[in-house]
Amino acid sequence: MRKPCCEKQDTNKGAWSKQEDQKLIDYIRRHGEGCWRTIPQAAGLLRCGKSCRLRWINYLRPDLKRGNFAEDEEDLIIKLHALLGNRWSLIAGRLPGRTDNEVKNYWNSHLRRKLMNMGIDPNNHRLNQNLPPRSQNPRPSPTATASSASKHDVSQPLKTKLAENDQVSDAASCLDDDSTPCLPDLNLDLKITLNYSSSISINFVEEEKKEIDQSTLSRDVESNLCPTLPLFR
DNA sequence: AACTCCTGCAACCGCCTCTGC
DNA sequence: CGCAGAGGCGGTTGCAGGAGT
Repeated sequence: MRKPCCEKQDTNKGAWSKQEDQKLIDYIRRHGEGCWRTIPQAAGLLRCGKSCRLRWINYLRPDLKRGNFAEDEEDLIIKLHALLGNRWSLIAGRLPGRTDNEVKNYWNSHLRRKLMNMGIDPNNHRLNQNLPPRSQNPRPSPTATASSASKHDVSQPLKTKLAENDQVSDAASCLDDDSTPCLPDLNLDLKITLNYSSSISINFVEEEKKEIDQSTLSRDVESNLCPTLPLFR
């Protein structure tokens, strides 16, 4: 029997101090990212391994690109969200230097609102005539995110677990509903080429497409997807 | 200046998937 | 094949700081 990931009573919680950051950075520089379970002890940190991993991935990694999202990145997130739903790690994986947490936060704090202001339902990327204007719907709290909304929205028919948690399926439903405008086909032979000085084009190479949950994505994409971006721009 | 409200972000929690045994 | 642990992920929370009154 293996030991649990961490002894919770012996670990620090909350914000990381500079000393803790430095210990983690030093350790990973020397030994690389390895077994997160053993890193805290080896690095002299009173932290859970998961916490170390999160801190490294979301904040300390040297290749992180911090600061505001460019318009190109916003576009890409919106496109990918229409395609993939709340699969933040997949979306972030196509935004060099961005983390899933960062993308998720940016979506919840900026992009959702932006889409709503444009009359687009951020959950399914459809034009939404019923959506109240932003002024009447002040803080779309993170708790009102797509998934939690779908969790509690009893007006929505109960779908499979996948469908409940997956905006792809939700977006996919746009074809079920002929009353709302649906958008033309998205070119899915996509591959990301990131040119920081100019623009981002999206591409999925074949290998990447496989990587993205082949069963659901390809099914959803081939059959149903209703991409947002042509509306957005 | 003081207070309240709002916003953004870092971090935690709990579940799911993967992997090794 | 089933079990258990580790890693990964998305949802959610808490707090600091800014904006508004």
